[in-house]
Amino acid sequence: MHQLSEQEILRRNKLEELQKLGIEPYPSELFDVNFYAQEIHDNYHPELNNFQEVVLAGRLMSSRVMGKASFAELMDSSGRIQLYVNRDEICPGEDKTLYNVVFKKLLDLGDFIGVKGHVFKTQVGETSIHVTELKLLAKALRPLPVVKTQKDEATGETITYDAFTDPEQRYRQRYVDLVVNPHVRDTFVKRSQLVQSMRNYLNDKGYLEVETPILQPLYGGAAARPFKTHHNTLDMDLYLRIANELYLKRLIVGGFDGVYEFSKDFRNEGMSRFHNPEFTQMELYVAYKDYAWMMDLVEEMVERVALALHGKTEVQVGDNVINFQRPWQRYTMFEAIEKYTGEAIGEMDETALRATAAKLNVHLEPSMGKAKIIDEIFGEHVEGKLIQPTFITDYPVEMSPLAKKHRDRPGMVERFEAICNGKEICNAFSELNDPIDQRKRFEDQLELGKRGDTEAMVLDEDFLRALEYGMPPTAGLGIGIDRLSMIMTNSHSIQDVLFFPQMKPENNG
RNA sequence: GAUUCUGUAGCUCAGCUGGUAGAGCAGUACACUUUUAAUGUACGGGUCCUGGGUUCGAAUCCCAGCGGAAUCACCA
Repeated sequence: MHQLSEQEILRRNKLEELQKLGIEPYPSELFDVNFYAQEIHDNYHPELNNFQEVVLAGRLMSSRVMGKASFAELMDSSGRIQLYVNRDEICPGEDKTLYNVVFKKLLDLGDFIGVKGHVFKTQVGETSIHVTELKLLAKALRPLPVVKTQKDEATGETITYDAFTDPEQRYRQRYVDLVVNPHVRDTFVKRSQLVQSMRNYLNDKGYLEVETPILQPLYGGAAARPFKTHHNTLDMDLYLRIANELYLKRLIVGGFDGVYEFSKDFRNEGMSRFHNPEFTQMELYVAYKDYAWMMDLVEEMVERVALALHGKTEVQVGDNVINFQRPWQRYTMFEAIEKYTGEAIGEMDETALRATAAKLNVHLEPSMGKAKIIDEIFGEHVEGKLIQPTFITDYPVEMSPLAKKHRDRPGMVERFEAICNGKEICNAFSELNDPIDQRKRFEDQLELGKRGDTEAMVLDEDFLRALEYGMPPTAGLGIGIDRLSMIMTNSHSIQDVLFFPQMKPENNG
């Protein structure tokens, strides 16, 4: 255990003092709350004389003792409310221990307490709880960071003092971050609402939420390096999934018309403010549809998410206001590249593409095929400039081994990505359901692998077997929940939308 | 992996060209029955990230390491 600080020792001593007074610092019995701070703030009116018997519980976040009466702040899951604690009211008899010793001396900021009382407004108009009973519910042995706020009378803005800001501590001790930084809590509530709003949308359409394996004997469905693990009893290597695509398509083969899954996927690659080794996607597959239909769905679903979270389609992200109102801009990949670089690359062969890339200062590796070069040009010169939600359609076949060939553009597939704030937020195709073509595409991937592409896909015989039994024409979608959450909550880093982002161990020498 | 910044009290931070470790909040004690960054007085609290080196003397300078952030690389 770590060396205890002065304040931690004091709190442990107080714990013993409480026990000596016969007060259990961690009582077992339930404490029935009947109201939350926020609903009192929203609905209390002195003239109605409502909220005259309230029971609340939460953390003690501040206290101002003024002799025989005190003000304190209680924070529950909905917010904060002021408490008024009067010695002679919580200690009606001769024994003033509960006020003089327990409340004034032995309670600390951060302790969980329960209170009963009635609501009133103080002379300065602050809605408060006049406490008649007070009970310790759980003692906190470590001091929380002390964050104070003050309302600026002139502007009405809240000024925060000594905010808990050290990113390392905030990520390592997210529980502390959540307690003292209300905006952090709000971000995660919004993330949850985002997922809920998508789920509601998909359920309303009658699609089935499913679960598919995270531990897979072969990884597939995306171009990425996997995490590898081992099952002892079977004595076999397994991979943590990098995508769910191939399993969800097996379910379409099995006869479901629409299946979706919110899934943690794992990619053993670099970390950045847009990348965490484990991240969340929602994948959706709908039978008898195509990618054009899926574009409409994405627009509608994401517009609905924005409305659910913000009540409007405009969302402030950094310096930009992003408007998710339908319809979104649509470009083919070649159109977009031409628009932003002036280069018409549609008819170029690999040699010409390499020359163009060089002209545009795009760095290439010898292992890159034609499709990868196009992708590099797009990534370097176009993607970052697409701030408003934009669909990019019709990708080269080589970089989309699971997408169906374009119905009338040779060499292309029916695929789109939605780009927003300069980053991809989703990827979708008319799914390849021709088993012979799919086998050939896998074989082409194996070739890329031999050229040194560590992210080339592996051939999945069982998946091909499923396709050979017949998969209906299907539209598929993968949408990055972390990326979308970042945009919807105006978060600069993926770490701000993950409760517990990946970190190196604290004590490593 | 590269570059830059960064690590000092529970929290937020200051600490100059090297000379006994500082502030505010938090804490402790006392006072105070409508305060709200409550107030007043007094007091306590440190492995200055770790390990070397230079020096009479290192939080400070040098080297190495560890953690974190940003940008880049990588990553559809």
